[in-house]
Amino acid sequence: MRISAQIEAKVLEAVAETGYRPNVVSRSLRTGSSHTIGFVSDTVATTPFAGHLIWGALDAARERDRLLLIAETEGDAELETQMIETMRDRQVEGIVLASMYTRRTNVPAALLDGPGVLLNIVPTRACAVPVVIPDEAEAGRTAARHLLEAGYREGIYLVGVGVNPPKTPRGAVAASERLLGIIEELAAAGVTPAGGAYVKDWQPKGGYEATKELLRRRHQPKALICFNDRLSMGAFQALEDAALMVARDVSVISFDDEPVASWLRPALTSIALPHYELGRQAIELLLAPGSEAPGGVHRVPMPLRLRESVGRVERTATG
Amino acid sequence: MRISAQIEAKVLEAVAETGYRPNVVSRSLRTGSSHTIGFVSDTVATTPFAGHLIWGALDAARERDRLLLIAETEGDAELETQMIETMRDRQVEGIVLASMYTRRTNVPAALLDGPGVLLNIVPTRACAVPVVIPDEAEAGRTAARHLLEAGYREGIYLVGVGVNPPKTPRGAVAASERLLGIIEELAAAGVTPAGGAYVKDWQPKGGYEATKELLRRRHQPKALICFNDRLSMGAFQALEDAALMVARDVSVISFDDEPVASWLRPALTSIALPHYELGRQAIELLLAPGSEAPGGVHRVPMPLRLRESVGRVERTATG
DNA sequence: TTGTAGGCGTTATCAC
DNA sequence: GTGATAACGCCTACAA
Repeated sequence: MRISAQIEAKVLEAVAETGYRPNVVSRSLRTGSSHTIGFVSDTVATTPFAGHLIWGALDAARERDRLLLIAETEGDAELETQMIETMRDRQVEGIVLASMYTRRTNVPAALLDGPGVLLNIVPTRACAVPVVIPDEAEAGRTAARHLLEAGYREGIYLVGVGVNPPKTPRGAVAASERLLGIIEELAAAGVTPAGGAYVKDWQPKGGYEATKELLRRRHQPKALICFNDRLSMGAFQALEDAALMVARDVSVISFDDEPVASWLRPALTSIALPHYELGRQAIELLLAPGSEAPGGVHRVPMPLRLRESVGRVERTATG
Repeated sequence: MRISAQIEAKVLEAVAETGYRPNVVSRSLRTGSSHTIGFVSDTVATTPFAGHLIWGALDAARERDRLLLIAETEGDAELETQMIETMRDRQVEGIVLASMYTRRTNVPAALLDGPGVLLNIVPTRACAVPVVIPDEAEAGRTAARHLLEAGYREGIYLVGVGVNPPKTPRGAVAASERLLGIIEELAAAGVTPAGGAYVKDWQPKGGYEATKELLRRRHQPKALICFNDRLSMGAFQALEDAALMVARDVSVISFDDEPVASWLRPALTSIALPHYELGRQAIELLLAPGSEAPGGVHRVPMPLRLRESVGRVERTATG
């Protein structure tokens, strides 16, 4: 206290009476910081639940008394640079550059001009900006482990990526890392996937067709690892067409945990993309005092959402 | 041009060399406007495609060279007021107060302190703030008309709301207005809905159970008007259980046009929530010079997305 | 047409 | 400890 209690009370009263509120803009001018963080992303809109990225960021920002300035570039690199600069002009404390699904990209030079964090983006060239991404490889291991624990050792098919040779949609970090984790964990148990169907566009239609094709061949699959929930939805439809019951006849495990996962019947076991947590961490990292390892990669765990689409394997002659 | 071309060139050169960028904060302090708009909403996150609201707002803002400051309140009224004030402290040009689904609510007093627009919110008491909402009643009429044109006159059931007596989830503007439109349009053709099943929570589970119940009774439905796509998904599941084919045996028409609508088989005909357009209009209204009718309600049309879930009615003895 | 000074509302510094 | 004063960077009005 630098002033007397009397004066303080009087001031406070005056504040209340006048409805005085400090002008944040002028404060920003003076101090050089606007208590604002820029959030620049490619697409909020196209990916429904990626909004949770923003949600997490918003919460973390509010806890630290910050507001978020947001912009969307729809992948336009020039616009991206422009937005970053526009925000820096406004004295933001830092910028979160986010992608709605994990991608490998060049980091725009503008981001390096001040504090920044990469969210869901893996830089093609090493750079000093911290990176926050989901731990996809571990998620792959989780999926494989869950199947192994349920007793599956054969008839495990992958829907979304090819296995021999490995083939994944390019640029999609999730695909290759999930695959890696799956293969690794299965191999540790002496198991090899029975096959995999590369799907270009991970929508239900692709999952439907891939699964249909799988069923057309003699070897009936025992378990499907679908690389996202939309593929799973298509797989469910194909299984239904073939009068096969999910969990009883064919188990399905999936990734992302979009809302549709819980809408399917039986409800789909899925390994969740931790959008909220990713958003949080990006902000926390940006505002961290020491900023620890500047170029560090922060992997956020992907939790298993256990539902009913994986059944225990029945003991068979081959088992 | 108030200066000579020579000088201008020199200045521009200096700008380029120095990398000079005007300080927007100081400009804001001087001019009193920050070229920023506040976007305060209840939940970006829970409602997947509501992110399109932000998308539209973002696009409209960028076209006018504005940035968006966003905040989320999760329905906390106190936080809402606080956020609005925080944003006004930052000299925003105006505030869009948005809800992720159309709701009837009290307008916080803080919104009235400066320019504001209500997005997806219907004020309980009349107030001078412009309102942007989807035209739900007309959407209801569209749904009914589509069914009538396909030849349906009987066996039309509503899933989501009750009919005799009308019963809708409270606070949900969409439910009551859609119902109104449906009844109106059917009545104009001398048709009455055969029944309606009130569902409290408009998720697939509710749609599934309601449809199951419907099928248990003798009178087979010919057409279902599901009040959102999630209910429709549940209805599809119940129909499938009963070995009824959508479009051939029972037609389904729906509202919202979430992504899942196009994932279903057959793809679901749905009347779309114009999120993007709603977001756009809110910003445009806020920045409109004349601001025309201040307290006006702007209804944005909901377009019919024609897919395959409505079949033409077969001529029957009763037809 | 060009130059200059004053002020937007803070905060920070520096004498007292 | 306290109170006056300069400065943040820009815009604008007014004088030259």
